Amino acid sequence: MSLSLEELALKADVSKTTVSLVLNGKSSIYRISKETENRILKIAKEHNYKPNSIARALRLNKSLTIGLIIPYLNRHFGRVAEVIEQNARELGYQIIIAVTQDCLNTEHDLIENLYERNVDGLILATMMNRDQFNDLSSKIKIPIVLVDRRIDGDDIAWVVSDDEQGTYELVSVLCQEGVKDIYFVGGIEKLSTSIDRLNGFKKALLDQGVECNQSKIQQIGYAVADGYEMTKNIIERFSKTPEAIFTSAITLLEGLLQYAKEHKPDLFSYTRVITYDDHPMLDYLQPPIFSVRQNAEEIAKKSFEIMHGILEKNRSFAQELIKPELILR
Amino acid sequence: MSLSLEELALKADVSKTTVSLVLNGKSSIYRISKETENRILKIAKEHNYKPNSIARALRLNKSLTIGLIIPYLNRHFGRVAEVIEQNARELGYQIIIAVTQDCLNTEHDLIENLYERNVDGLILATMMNRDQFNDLSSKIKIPIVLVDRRIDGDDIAWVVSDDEQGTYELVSVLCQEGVKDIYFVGGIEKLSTSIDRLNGFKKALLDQGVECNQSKIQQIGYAVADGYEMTKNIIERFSKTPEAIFTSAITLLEGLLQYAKEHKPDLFSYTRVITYDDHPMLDYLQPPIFSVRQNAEEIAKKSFEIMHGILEKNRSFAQELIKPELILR
DNA sequence: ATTAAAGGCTAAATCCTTTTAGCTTTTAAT
DNA sequence: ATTAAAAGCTAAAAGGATTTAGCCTTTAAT
Repeated sequence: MSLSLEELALKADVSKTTVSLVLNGKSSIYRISKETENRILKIAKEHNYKPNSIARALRLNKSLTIGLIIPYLNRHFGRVAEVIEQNARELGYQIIIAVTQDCLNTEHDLIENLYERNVDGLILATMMNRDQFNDLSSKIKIPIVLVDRRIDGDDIAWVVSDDEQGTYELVSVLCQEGVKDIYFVGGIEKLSTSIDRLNGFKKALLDQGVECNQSKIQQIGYAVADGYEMTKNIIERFSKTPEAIFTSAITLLEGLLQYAKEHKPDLFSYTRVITYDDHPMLDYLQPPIFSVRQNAEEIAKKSFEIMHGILEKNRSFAQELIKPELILR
Repeated sequence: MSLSLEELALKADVSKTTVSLVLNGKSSIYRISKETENRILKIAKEHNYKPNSIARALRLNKSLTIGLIIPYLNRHFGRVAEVIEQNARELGYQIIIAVTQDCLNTEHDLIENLYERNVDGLILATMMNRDQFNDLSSKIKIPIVLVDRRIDGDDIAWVVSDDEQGTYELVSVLCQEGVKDIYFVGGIEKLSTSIDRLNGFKKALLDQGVECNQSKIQQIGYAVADGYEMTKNIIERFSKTPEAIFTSAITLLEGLLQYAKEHKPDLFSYTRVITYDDHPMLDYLQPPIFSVRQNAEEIAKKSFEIMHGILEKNRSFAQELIKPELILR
């Protein structure tokens, strides 16, 4: 590594205290003479001095490190992570990343792990419910900002896409075209993403005077295989020719496509498919699939902003609902 | 945080040295009595003692942290990062991630940054050439493993996909079908990914007795916009109806699709498109696009394995060429 | 000439762990 | 009864930065 404070002090012929004070901009408070100050600054620059971040973290109890815990590094979360990292870097923070694969136990382990590693805060796409989160908060004395998935509560910081509104708008478009028989292919039932998307779905049907049948709603999980399974259920158990299917995540759409390819190549000739999450290739499917694009960049930006506000500006928690964008093709 | 060694020592009525020795499994070496040992272990467990990782890192000069520097967190690198993280975690390491956006200066800054942050090693998808890398290596005294993009040299550790072979096989398939007029839509000219893919391309043509015309080769960059641009060039400057186009990355294919959609909706009726990188949605394009799937999981696994070998098993560098998989639809 | 204030800097403690060198007590050997 | 060896433990240093309390010197005021 580079030189230590002590070595600099030796070269400048002062104590390391003086060097530290100067480099931390406290010269005038401690009445270090201009001459000494300049000498030290010059030597520090010459040797490209950088304080040892570990020693600093130990002394200051502040590692300038944020833990980011997300289910996967897929397109959506990858982009979120990317933008969080860029924003964090600009303000001197580093991101330690960890993926849960949507496993609650893994999530718990990771939180504990990162906490013990002295991260200054956690940005978290959580699977926890309110009680589990409260348990955690009482143990963990660093700020937590939820991202992508929220937990109800006035004192919990989160940034999520407006899933209900996004779904509402997308489904409404279909209803307005006269489509009535729409299936809901959902994710993990207890997560806000799934709850909100389902609420948006129901609300759209209600407002458009379409009957909402419970049998048209499934929520197995967010994996590709889950999308396959739910599509299979629809086709094989409920309707050979469903009028429309809404997949509540791009992975579920992938599952649907896979099923269609294997067992139902003509699915698109009588079924309209719409999906939450966007992907550029959706443009090239026939017929094109309407979608809702989450603003990953904004979600990322806000979540780090809130974290930073808590850590350095004494702000308290905040909540942000980010508008998604309807993409009609 | 949790208790400190000193507090534990107080409770166990021994010195903190003793506690440390016991917890580090050195009881017998230092002849700590079984009774004392058990007492300490019990108290430590009761209080769920975890050593402060920062203090440990300072003392041991080892942070159990690996820096991962990649251009983007897109599908490919996202998956690589995900698997590296999982492998690392199992062995007690944490991953600090940073994205360069394929900017060399950013890459340099990030390397320096992470190095100063005392990461134990760097896994790097680099844009550097041999000279730049040598410069860096002389300054930076931690192991570096290149991933995805290699630099020639016997003493450089890397793990990359066998880009030449993958491209060779894919392009050969097309040639064997009698296609002769194939355009190469390439990435960043100086990177091994681009060089190797171009070599594979040329070799396939040569082996199949197809003439390779320099004007059919373009290398602008890996961004979607670059793919758009190169496709535009082909269509507008060389051939209104190219027989085939090979895009050397999925992003470039996206650019091609975008151009086709806007200006050439019938492109696929006379042009075969093949691409490096795979995506599940390629199955559903008409006609389906042949591709080469990189084994991101294996790339990730090997690269951390090499890093770990260097850090903990005194192994030296190693190089791995990972076989990609041809996907013909 | 004395005292107070200002100027200029530093010793030492602190954060927490690991590790070296060595101290004290007990046991065994002669 | 000595002496040597073994048993059982610990003080203190080290790692590198920050920060508090305060020391010494010079200048200004009375």
